[in-house]
Amino acid sequence: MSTAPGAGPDERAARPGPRGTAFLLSQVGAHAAARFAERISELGVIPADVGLLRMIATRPGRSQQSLAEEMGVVPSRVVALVDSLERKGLVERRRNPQDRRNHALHLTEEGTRVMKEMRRLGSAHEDDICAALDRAQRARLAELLEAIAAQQGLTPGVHPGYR
Amino acid sequence: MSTAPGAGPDERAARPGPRGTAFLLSQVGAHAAARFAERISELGVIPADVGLLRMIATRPGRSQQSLAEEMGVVPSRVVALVDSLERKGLVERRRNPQDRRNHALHLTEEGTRVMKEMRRLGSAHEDDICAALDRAQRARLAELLEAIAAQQGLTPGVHPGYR
DNA sequence: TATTGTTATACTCTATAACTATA
DNA sequence: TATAGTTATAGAGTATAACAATA
Repeated sequence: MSTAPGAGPDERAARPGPRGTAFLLSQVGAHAAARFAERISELGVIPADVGLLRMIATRPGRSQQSLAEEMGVVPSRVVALVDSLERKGLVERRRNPQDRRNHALHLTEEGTRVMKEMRRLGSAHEDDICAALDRAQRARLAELLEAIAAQQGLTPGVHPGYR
Repeated sequence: MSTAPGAGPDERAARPGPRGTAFLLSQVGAHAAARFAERISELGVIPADVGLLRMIATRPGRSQQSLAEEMGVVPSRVVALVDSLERKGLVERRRNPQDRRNHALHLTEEGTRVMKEMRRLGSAHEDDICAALDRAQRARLAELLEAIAAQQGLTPGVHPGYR
C-alpha cells in the first residue's frame, strides 16, 4: 500500500478536484477510531463497549432501554453488548425488586479497573493522534470540531458509530 | 435520542473526564461519513464506490489488482465492488489484448456523469458539514487535519474505511 | 394491555482459500 | 510455475420481529 503507483503529470491534471475538509474529517476520524480500537483491544473490549461502560459508570443502575435510547440503537443490540461485557466480568445485571422487568446495570470492580485503564489509553491515544500539533493547535482544533458538532446536533460523548 | 435522561450535578461530577480531541475527531468524522453516505445514496452508490470511481477516473485502464493494493483491500473485495458498479452501468471491464489475464477498468459515459454529480454533492456536503465555520476557519481546520494526516502516514484521498 | 428484556432469524459485509484462465 | 481475477464459503455484526416475564 505504500507502493502507490506513480501518478504522472497527466494523471494529476485529471484529478477530480482537491480533497475537501469534509473528506479529511472523515478520513482522519476513521483513522483515529481504528487506532483507538487497536489500543483498547489489549483490554479485550471493542469501541462500542467503551461507550456503554462510560454510560454505566456515569449513571450506575440505569436500564438497558435507557442506554439503547441514548445510543440510538435497538434494545436487542444492547443485550448483545451487555452479554459480552457480563461474560468478561466487567458489568453485572441486577434485578430491580421494585420493577422486576428491568435490569439495573452496574460496573464490577474489574469493570471499574478497566475504565481506569481506558482513560490511560485514551490519553496516550490523544497524544499519538495529535502528535503533529502543539498545545495551542490542539485547543484550536478541538474548538473548531466542537463548533461543528454543536451545529450538526451531535450529542456530546455519543459516537454515531454506535448505531 | 433527543430525550436524553437528565443528568444532575452528582452525575456530572462522576463523568470520566472531558471528551478529548481524538474522540471529537472520530465522532465528527463518523457523522460526516454517514451524512455523505446518505447524500450519495440518491445516486445509487455507496462510499466505497466513490473511491473506486475516482481512482478509475484518475487513471483509466488500471487493473483491479492495482486498485486493491492502493485501497489496502483484498482483490476479491474489488471484484464485488466492480461487479456492483458494472451492474449499475458505471464502469466496464475491458480485456487487455496484450495480457488477457487482467481487466482494464474504464468509466462508462454514465459513470462520468455520476462522477460529475458526486462532485456537486460533495460541495453541498462540504457546506453542510462546515456550516458552523466561516471561510478562514474552514481553511484553518483543513490545515490542522492535513498536518495530522501527514504525520500519521495517511495516503491523500485514500479512506481507511475502504479496508 | 403496555413495557423490559430476550431469542430466533435473516441479511449484509468482508476475509480466506480454493479455483480458472492465462502467461 | 506465477499472476489476474473469480467463486465458494464462513464469520462477524446488526436489524427485525416474535416471544416471555412482569407490570
